Amino acid sequence: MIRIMIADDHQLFAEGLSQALNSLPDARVVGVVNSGPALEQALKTQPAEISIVDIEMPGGDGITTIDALGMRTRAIVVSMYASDEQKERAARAGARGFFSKAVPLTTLAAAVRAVADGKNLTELSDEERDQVLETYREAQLDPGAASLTAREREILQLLAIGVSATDELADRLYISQKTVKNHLASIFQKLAVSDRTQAAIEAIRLGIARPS
Amino acid sequence: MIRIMIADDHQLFAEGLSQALNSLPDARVVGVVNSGPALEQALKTQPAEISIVDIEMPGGDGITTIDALGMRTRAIVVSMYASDEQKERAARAGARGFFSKAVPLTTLAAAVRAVADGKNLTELSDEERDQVLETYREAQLDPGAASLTAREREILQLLAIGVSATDELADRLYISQKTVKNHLASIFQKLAVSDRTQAAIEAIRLGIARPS
DNA sequence: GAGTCATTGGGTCTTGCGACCCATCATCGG
DNA sequence: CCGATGATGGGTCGCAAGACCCAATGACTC
Repeated sequence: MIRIMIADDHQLFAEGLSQALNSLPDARVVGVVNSGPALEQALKTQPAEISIVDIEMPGGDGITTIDALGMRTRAIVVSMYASDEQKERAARAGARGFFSKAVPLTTLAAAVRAVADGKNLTELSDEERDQVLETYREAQLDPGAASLTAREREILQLLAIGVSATDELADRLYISQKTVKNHLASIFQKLAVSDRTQAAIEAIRLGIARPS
Repeated sequence: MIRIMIADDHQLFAEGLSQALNSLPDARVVGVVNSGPALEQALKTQPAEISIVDIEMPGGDGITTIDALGMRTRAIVVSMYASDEQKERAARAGARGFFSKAVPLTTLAAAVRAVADGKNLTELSDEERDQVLETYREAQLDPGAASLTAREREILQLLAIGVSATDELADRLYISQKTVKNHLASIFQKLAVSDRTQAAIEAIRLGIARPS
């Protein structure tokens, strides 16, 4: 699980990004602050592998903040108006990634994974960087969730939309109730849960099923 | 259910906001686009009560777009650098609300509800507007969910984080298993569900419990 | 061809769950 | 002061759910 801290003075952006990143199965936003100094403060009590920092913030811009953070966290800079000059400065200050706010969420998610894995995206050429990001596009699912079979996923999807009774599941899938229970048993084992309620919650959390 | 369309050229912002608004129990984002013309196009096939429009977009700014939208949707403008002059122009073009991207999500959520309910926030003084927003801070919960008691909510919150077994719930709340079952029975009735799995899903959907 | 695995299904057994009945006590509003 | 409601319990009953064994088939790999 990658722990993320977000620093951005535009609260709407910060909160939205927080929600979005939290929906990833392999990341968790542990803090949202709105200034550089607040980020330094927050990281003292709450460690985070990754910090996403807006470069345009009032009261000491993001650059000086990143410099001050040093080794405590790895910073990814996001900017409204991404310029090469900004990128240069961010890289020199120690940022591991630099992105415009115009990039899709999936790109930032890939960057978070790449940087958490030790990559420094600012050292790479644009082509190299895109190539690296490509390899990190897929979330590393929980070891359990990754090994779910197609049928098991199907059952989880139904579970997550409220089809919880064994007989209903059996009807929907045109199989016997016994088979449903067998599938559920393996799902429980793989997800390390003990009943279908917990399985449904896990399914929603892992993004296996869209929560309606 | 309030249907929302988001138009913003900063995709990271748009997607994040989409996730955040989707987590509200009474709203649903039905489309995310990155330009004014794309918004007009999208609204032709997918109706939405509310459109959240960035005023700073390349290729014809948000203002002209709002003008063109007319009666099809009610626009709420968000801006990076909120100025009085921008606010004026937005109001004249027909926007029903105007907010800086620095406002908290809860404020925008309240504004969405207020505008969907027919209010025009741009016509109000700052004090009046804040007063109106205050009355819309709470989501209008489902008729069933609204009548849940404090204790029932508490049980739902635990359910939604995976505390599903009766004895565990009883332990956490320091009450007998029988009382837990009694509370669950009334929850099922109020939410019109038939078991704790469906109740947990409803709880997550209604925003009664934060999905961890 | 042997082996692995997904999918289907069987049986049995214990426990948990949900439906239904009930009572007690405190709090709060009329 | 009294009725309503919420929170706490009790009991019973039938069925569902989950844990544990197992087997047959088909597909795919080595």
